[in-house]
Amino acid sequence: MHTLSRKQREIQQREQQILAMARPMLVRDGYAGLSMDRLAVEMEYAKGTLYNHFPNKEEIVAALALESLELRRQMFEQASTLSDNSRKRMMAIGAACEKYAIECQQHFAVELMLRNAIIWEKASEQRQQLIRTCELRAMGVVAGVVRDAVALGDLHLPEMTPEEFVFGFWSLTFGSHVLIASSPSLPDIGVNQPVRSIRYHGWTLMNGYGWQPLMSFEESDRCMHDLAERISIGVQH
Amino acid sequence: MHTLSRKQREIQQREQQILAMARPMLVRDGYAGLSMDRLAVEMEYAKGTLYNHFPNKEEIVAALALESLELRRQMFEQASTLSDNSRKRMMAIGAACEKYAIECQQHFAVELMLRNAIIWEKASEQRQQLIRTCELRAMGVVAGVVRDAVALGDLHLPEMTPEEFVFGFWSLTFGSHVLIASSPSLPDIGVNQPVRSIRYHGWTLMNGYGWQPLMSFEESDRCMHDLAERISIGVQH
Amino acid sequence: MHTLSRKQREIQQREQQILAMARPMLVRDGYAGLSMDRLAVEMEYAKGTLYNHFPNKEEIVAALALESLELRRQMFEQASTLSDNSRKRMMAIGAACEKYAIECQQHFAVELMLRNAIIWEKASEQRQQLIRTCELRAMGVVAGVVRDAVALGDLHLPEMTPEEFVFGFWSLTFGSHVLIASSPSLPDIGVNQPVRSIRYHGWTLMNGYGWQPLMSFEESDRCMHDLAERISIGVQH
Amino acid sequence: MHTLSRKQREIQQREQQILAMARPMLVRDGYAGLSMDRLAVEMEYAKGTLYNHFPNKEEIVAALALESLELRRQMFEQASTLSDNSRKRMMAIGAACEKYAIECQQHFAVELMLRNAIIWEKASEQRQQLIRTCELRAMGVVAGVVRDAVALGDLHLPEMTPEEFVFGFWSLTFGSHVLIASSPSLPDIGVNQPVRSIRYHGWTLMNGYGWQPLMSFEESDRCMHDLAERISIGVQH
DNA sequence: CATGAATGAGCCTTCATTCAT
DNA sequence: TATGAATGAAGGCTCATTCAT
Repeated sequence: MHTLSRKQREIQQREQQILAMARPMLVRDGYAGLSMDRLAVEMEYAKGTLYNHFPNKEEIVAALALESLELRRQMFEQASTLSDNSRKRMMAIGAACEKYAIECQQHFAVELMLRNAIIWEKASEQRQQLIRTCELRAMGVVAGVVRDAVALGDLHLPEMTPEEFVFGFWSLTFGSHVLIASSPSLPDIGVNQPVRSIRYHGWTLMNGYGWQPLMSFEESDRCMHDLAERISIGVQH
Repeated sequence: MHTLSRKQREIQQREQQILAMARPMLVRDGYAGLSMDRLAVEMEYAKGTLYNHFPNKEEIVAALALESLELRRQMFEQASTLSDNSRKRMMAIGAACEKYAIECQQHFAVELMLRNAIIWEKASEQRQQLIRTCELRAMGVVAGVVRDAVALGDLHLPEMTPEEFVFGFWSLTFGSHVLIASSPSLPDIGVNQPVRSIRYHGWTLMNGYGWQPLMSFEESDRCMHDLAERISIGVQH
Repeated sequence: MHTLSRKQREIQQREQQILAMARPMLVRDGYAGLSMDRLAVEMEYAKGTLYNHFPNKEEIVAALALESLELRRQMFEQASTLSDNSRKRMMAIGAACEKYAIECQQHFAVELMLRNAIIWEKASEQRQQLIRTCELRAMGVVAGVVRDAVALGDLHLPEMTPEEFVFGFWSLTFGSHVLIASSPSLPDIGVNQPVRSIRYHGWTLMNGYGWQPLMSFEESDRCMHDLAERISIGVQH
Repeated sequence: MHTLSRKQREIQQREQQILAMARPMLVRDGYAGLSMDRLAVEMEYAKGTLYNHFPNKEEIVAALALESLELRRQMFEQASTLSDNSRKRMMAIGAACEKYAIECQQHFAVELMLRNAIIWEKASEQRQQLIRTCELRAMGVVAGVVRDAVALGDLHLPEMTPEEFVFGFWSLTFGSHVLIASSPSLPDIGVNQPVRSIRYHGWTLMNGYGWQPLMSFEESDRCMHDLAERISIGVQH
């Protein structure tokens, strides 16, 4: 277990340092603003050393995105355990989405970056695999909640896979947060309370599917607020 | 009407050529991949000539995005006239979204790019204004349909502005299409028919709001299919 | 005399307009900052039109410099008439130098620009000739004062031409004003009153040559002050 | 002493090469004529390599100017030690000015360039400081000679700081050499022996201040000639 | 394994000048 | 004669990547 350890650990540690240094640069200045030169200077390591750890810049971005996805997955997993009421478990995941997009903006932004084909394609096959696995697991958590709801009789799934069912909620929250983050002027357009209105749409959608137990929006809203407070933002090591 | 015409027209035409040449480069290779150098070479014009038409690269991107937004707005406007049934009018707009995201992928991608702060900020104030106006008008079309539905008694709007109501559907379709475009592996994840499932979610959401007239999903689906066929992809001049 | 006149006059007038517009650009932004493009835009004339008047950019700069030299020559001429005392006539020219360098900074700066070989060489032979003539006449005015002083017995010229004699005073004032204009920090270096100290050096130099009538520095200083007030800054047409 | 040596030395050496290559380009073609592209080509190094040594073009110019100033300072220092007669020490510095302006024309030209605000402002704070210090030291050497003369009773300083006193001689020699360098046609104007005449003016000015020991111009001229021969043009390392 | 100097293609942009209309 | 679109070389500068040490 701990063979080769010191060296190994040092390497892992350095990789963590690199990523920790790179993240704010990436978030603050965008993909083009992350420069290997500056990264090396700030790290007080040589540029060549960076390249010993990551074969190219995209790999660093992908590694950061993986960290972010991992964080989100953790939050999903935690959220899914906060209640034994299937509808509230789903709501908790919605709350996790909100919390992630708002309080972990940086992570959300980096995740979004990965959705750029060029970065994705230049990332190593191995890292791609890790990312895919992580996404699969995150989806698995949510789909699991849906499956449980069906099994418990709280939800009657129409002709859809649980994943397709999840996809709707995912689109709704994901889409809304992208729009919020990139449209500084939503209020000018008449969308005064975007987050709250998405909560309302999500509530309506659940009602539309007859997800039990039904509850008033006020109760649902309060409940999401409480759930959000109980979700902790995981730590990266 | 036709004063200053020949020269003027030639210039306009060349600008169209530039944009037409730039769009695939932008879409294929991303913002960083659109290079003024290469654009000039492929156009077989001098670099300076490009700069006589557009003061900088961002202006080109913004011009493309405006074209795309304009196209979408046209599709929305057309869609909103395809029925006198308020729910079907909303469905038609949903169908326009689908059609736009799928058949005008390039336009969708360019629109997305504009959501990058840096590009937006370097675009000319004038172009920014045009873009804002265009977005406002598009939102206006959809919000108008909602208002009509309310006025007709087909829809009872909860404590939301019509725009906030629209925002939910916008997030759902926008989010889903971003995810579809950037997740090549949705089926691997269990999302086999993403577009159809979003239709289903939209239908459920409308039902959740009790938007009249209710209809079966099969009918709704068929209807959207027909509406989509009647929406034409506008022409740029 | 006034044949061809209207057209001719219009042309002359336009040239004046061009120069008037170009001067502040040249002074504010330096030689590289004078751009034919911007000049044309601000003139509301086409670039080609500029080139009908001036075959190249250097020619414009040379024309401006000629105007400046011309202005200085006028000031010298006026200064040389303000007294019948030969020493005071020379002092008046010194006062003109001061006034020119300080109150006509722009002109002084443009003159200086012409001392750049590249600009000089690209100017037309004809303009070069005009400039040379203008400088010759300016020198002639000052050398004339010296000759008069010698003729009157106020000054005994050592083994030097009058022009060489003038060259000393020219170097002193010219040098000091270049240094003043380009060393923002003379006071930091201990040179607190550069202008006054050059007056003192000039006064000492005249004394060194025994230029009659001798006078105290205080008187000389006061006298230069008065003379400066009587020199008017000529008008360009 | 010799730690880090080989690499370090190679780098220093290359910087010297760059500067050595840049100087003639700068002198021949002016500031705008020094092109990083051409410099790289002539150096047979990549453009990026230049930028590894100097962060921008202005830094190169400033570095060259610093070299030049340093050279002049050395010459001043050496000159100030060539006699124990205070007046001859000042003359020696005058001779150094002459020698510098004539035999080190390139250096003189580069120094002049630094007097352009734009270059100065883009130079690094550090280089600016070095330049300021160098100028201060040069001024200090000359002002020191003046102070010694006063202390020895050879010179009675009027109501001026030693630096203001120096400023007069500085203006005289500096101005004359700028004029000589930029007026190819002084003889046409009647200034046949500009250098000799400035010597005469300097001699007269010293006499005007009663700087002891007085001497004939012939002796002074011969003396300056001898002093000039004893000033060596320093070496840059 | 770490280093960091060297690379060089590429970036966006400017601008004096030309010339067909 | 006036126009201004087109030119295209040149500009300064960046940066991911390599490789000799």
